[in-house]
Amino acid sequence: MGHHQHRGADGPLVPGMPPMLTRVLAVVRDTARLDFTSLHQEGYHVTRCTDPAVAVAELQGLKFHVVMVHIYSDPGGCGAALELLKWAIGQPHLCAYAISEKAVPHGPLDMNDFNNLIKAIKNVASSGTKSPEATLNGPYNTPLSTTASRVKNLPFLERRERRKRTKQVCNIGDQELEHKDGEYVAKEQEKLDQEFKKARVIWTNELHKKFVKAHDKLLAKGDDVPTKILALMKDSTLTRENIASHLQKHRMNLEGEACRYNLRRSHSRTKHHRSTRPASFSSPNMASPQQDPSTIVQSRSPTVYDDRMEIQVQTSNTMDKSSESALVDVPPVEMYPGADDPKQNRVPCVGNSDDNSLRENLSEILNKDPEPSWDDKFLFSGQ
DNA sequence: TTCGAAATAT
DNA sequence: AATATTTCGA
Repeated sequence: MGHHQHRGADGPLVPGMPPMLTRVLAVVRDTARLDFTSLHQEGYHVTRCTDPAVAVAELQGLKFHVVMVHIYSDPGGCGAALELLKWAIGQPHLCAYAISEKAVPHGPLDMNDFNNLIKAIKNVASSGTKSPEATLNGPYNTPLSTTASRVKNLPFLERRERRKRTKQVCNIGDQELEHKDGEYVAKEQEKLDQEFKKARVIWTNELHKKFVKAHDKLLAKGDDVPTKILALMKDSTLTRENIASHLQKHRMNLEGEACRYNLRRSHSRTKHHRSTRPASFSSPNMASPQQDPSTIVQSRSPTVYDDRMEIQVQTSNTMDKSSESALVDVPPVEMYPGADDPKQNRVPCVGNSDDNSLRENLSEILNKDPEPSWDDKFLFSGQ
């Protein structure tokens, strides 16, 4: 009973349910004063409550995007509310608004201006930022985000949603159906989150081999794009995105090979390949025994699909010069059409670098190690 | 709608 | 530290 995979389906993940609900918690002294039901039709879910302590518990469950805290002036009356507000402002996952009876310029939102409250909520939903009007005064005026970033922040809430889907599966403690206030709180979210969760693809050797096979075929035609690869692989469990991602990494690997190859060649004239290169330079993995895929588990260590040393370039330093002529230089492999176009050169190595010190550095390092490890590529990729 | 680089998440 | 996912401009 694993989780379902909702792959390929682009529609709503849950029929009849908007892809994203914006949930607001309004903490007000008198809940009856604010009626947000009109918002429900628009996909907002506003929960009211009177007890700041309860509010904190709810908000910690990451079930809300926005919190509105009623700040009132009774002496000693709203200390808890202030604390709540202060806390909420410090929460990266929350947009906090102070609301109050009095309209203070640049102060809390005016509770009596109901439309303005709604506007603020919608503003968060659409941009993920607080509206400027909602900026608070006083010591709690610490905006989480500024309007400057507004434009680029559209995925804000959606990302929060997604994060929630994969994390926080077990905060069941505060999951009660009811508040003290008698306010109903959506409890299904956790279950839904489970449903939404997409399985992470694990690229087993088998899968990778399949990928490489398809990729090689298409590479020959200069058409190694995710869609085509996927089509060739005929694997319904994969998405185009999965392929694109793996392809990105695969290409980097190839560049790593090409880069090392070029480097060593340029440093000393006498580099040679084994005369029998694997069928495809782009698939160092075709040979060698494979682990039983079913036993392969995702590890934190590099995924080595196969024995890469197979294609390692030999160094002349350790070689008998006389054997040189017996070996055939591997002709340059045009891995990527247009790769030598300086405008879009994808090989991030010293080949076209005019930084001589860098070049020497790299050469020196590589020289020390006749058999550079696979990780050498990280010398070039600026990480 | 797809690609692919870059940013993020795990 | 590497792999996988997601975003986002083109």
